[in-house]
Amino acid sequence: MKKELAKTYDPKGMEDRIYQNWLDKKYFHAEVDHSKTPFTIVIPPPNITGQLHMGHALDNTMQDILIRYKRMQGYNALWQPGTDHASIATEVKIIETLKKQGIDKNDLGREKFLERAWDWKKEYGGRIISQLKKMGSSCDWDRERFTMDEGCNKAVTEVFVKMHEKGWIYKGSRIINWCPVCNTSISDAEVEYEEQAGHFWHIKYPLVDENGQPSKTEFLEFATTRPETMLGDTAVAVNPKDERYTYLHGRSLWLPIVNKVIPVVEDDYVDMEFGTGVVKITPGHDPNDFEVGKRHNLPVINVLNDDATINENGGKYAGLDRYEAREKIVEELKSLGLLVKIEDYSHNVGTHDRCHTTIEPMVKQQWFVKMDELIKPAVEAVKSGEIELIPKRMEKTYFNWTDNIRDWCISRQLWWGHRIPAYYCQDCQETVVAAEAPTVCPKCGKNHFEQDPDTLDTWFSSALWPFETLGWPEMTEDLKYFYPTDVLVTGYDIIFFWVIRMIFSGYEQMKEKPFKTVLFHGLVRDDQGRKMSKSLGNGIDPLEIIDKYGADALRLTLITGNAPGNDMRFYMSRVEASRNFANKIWNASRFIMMNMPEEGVKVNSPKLEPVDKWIISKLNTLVKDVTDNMDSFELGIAVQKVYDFIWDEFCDWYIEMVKPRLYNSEDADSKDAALWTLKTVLIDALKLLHPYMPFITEEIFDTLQDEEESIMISKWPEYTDARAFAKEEKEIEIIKEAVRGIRNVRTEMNVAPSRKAQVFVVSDKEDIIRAFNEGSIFFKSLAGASEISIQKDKTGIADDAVSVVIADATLYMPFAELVDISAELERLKKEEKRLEGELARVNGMLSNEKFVSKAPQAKIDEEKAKLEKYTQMMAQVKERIASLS
RNA sequence: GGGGUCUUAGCUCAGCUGGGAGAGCAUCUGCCUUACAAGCAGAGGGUCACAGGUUCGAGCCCUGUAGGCCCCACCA
Repeated sequence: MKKELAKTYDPKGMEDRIYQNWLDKKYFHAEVDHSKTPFTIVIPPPNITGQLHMGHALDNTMQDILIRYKRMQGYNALWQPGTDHASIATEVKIIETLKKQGIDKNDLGREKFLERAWDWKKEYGGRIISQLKKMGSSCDWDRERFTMDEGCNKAVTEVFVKMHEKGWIYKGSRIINWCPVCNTSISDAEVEYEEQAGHFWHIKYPLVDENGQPSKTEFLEFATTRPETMLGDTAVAVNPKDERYTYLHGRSLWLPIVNKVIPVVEDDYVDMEFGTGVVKITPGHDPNDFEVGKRHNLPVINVLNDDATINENGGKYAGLDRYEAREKIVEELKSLGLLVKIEDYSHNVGTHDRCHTTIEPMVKQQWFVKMDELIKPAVEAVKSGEIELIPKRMEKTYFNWTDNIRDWCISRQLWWGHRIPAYYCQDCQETVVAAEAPTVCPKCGKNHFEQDPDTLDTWFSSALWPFETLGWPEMTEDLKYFYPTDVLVTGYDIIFFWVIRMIFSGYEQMKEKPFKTVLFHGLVRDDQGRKMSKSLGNGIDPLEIIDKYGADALRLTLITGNAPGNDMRFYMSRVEASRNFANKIWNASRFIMMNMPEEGVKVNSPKLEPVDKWIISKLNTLVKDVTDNMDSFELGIAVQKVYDFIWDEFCDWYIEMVKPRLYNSEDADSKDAALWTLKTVLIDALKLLHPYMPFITEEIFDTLQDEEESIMISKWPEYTDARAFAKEEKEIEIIKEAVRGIRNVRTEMNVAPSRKAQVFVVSDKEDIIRAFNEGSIFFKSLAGASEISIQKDKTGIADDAVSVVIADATLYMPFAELVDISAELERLKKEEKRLEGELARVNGMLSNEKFVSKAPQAKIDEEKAKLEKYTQMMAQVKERIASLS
């Protein structure tokens, strides 16, 4: 029974049905199979709190394209999916939800809180997965993982313990970034600098006189953006080379308000050119000052509580918020006559990337990963090309980070996450780091341990993602077979958070890179170029687009005209254009099927006509080009070529050219050949398009043929010499040129479309005459010709016929009563002028001795051929002008 | 302060290793031609930011300038 496509293209319903079928048939599932080459991609695990946004849509479309392409090429393609627990993001969300119920996290307690978090995960963790399925993602869902599942927990503990033994994970008291709202430390990568309008408070401290009292006459002036930190000042620094301040060497200052004596220290860190060349030193709340403090053995005073209120070290200011304290302190300094002036000052303030609270540098006990050795193989891998970054410029960003790497603060004062496997003996304070909770203290022999309350940075587990998802720390068959993975597709915005950390983790744990290629994409912006964000309310929901236009249209829109690493703007008009393309394919396919006989076309050796060979040859070239582009990850270019082929060459030319053969059933062989070609070309074009638009291609493929059960497991087309027909390609291109010329002239001369015209083709070249004889039918169907006469001279052609000059031939159309000779002359003169320009250019090149001696021979031959062509066309045009004048 | 990137048709963007400027949308003209008006046929529109340089030849490579965007950075 002949199958049919629905009358109109409607992705709704169709896409879900097809996806379910793929799932039922287990097409996405990959197993170890040593007879095949693996091709592996691990998904950047979306947060369980997340909802599908355009960034996901783009990221997953790219991965799906690569996976589907490789699967069709016969690789054992595995797309490993999963989700991320997203420690802080999730915890914040749960706290918010609790708050709405009037519950405070701390009242609830750790255990109950974690129960709620797991409930949350159960309820919402699958949401993003079902949304990815709407996109058509061909992930192996049987292998879905979660960064806090049993296997990942094991991997995380293993890495922590191993790295601790090696001394590369350590606990230390260092200055870290503290978020007073989230109440946790964060890593350097999580600090986002924001330009903020602030002030520069110029203040002065009295020098200490010989009696150990604040001097009434000698002061030292400097400026600060954070006056409240003076409560923790333990020195004032000047540059040792600064001659203005040599008199200060060895002196001390009186710290006002706190009323104590602090030393003047000399340190190169101070920039003599900046301000007064004097810097107050607060080792407890400034990373640079912390370093200065270390060099000069200065005490570290913490003046802040975790919520950024002033603590007991702040004396009478204790309990005040940092900003309140700032105001009050400025007031007091003013009353003491120590405030010199206040200046407006715009400067960069570090904020927490999650909540945008101004972070406070604080000295705290935290866990760190020592980076200096760990990073080395990761640097080498990219330098040597072992790992390729696309686009290459991302290497700059990469090395900028690796060159300035600092130890990674991995402990978080959060509950949702991997708890640090460190145990403290409550009797003797001994620390034990181990996979299992120790029972007996190795030092005091007692059994009274408490686990470290902190959890790990969420990126600690994500860093292990490429191998933990394949079974590590067990050396599973999956791991041996699928690792290293092939491509990582991700946005350039998480290169520091994730890409680098996966690379050094891969080398450290697996002694092997985690992936060969990193393909970066940019951000999807709104139609005004703004970042899509919740606060702006300018986000476009991919699911709404899918609902209205289909996932295929969305996917095509995201890929077309987009180069790796470049941001893109999202326009509704572009989605419409994509949908229109889907509609075009749909209708062309429907047309082909309408013309198919009941039992389908079964032709063993079709008698192909030149036009059939032409389209097959074009397709053959397309296959090669698209494959090449896809192999070099030029996805946007590849799909553009498929688009142009299907719409322009196949639909607008080939289908139109074969219509007469389909309608006229007298010549059965010719009709069969046309049908065979239509079907063959359509199938291969659908295959090339399938990675981009999986649903519509599957629907058409299934309806069009019975030999294969699904396009997604069909074989990717390959270039073959047997399908290269240079002669026919050239012939048909001439026909097309002539048809275009006639159409053009008809419009320009205002010939009504209904009016048929007689066309004479004059050429003295045998092969051209043959081509026109074979293609004469096309002039009737495509160019409104009533009759066509091909001849060697102008016998029987009216002098005032309208003419079209193409290479090797001139076409004449007598429109006796219509012709406006002056208009025709004008048109010919325009053509003459154009040819003059072309000839001038070609002659210029060929008469340039240096060009002839240095340019490659192929280029010279090409130009010579053009010279001949244009010269000849010019002669024809001149002749026409002469005969009309 | 360092680095990256962009500046190509009215708009948004492609243009892969240097060899006669492209697409989508928009505009104009003519068509309901039995696959498709979500369409067909045709047209107009660009000193490829500017100034130098390399080259037989530059949108593409190099240098500088101007403007936009982004990332990194401890200038208190």
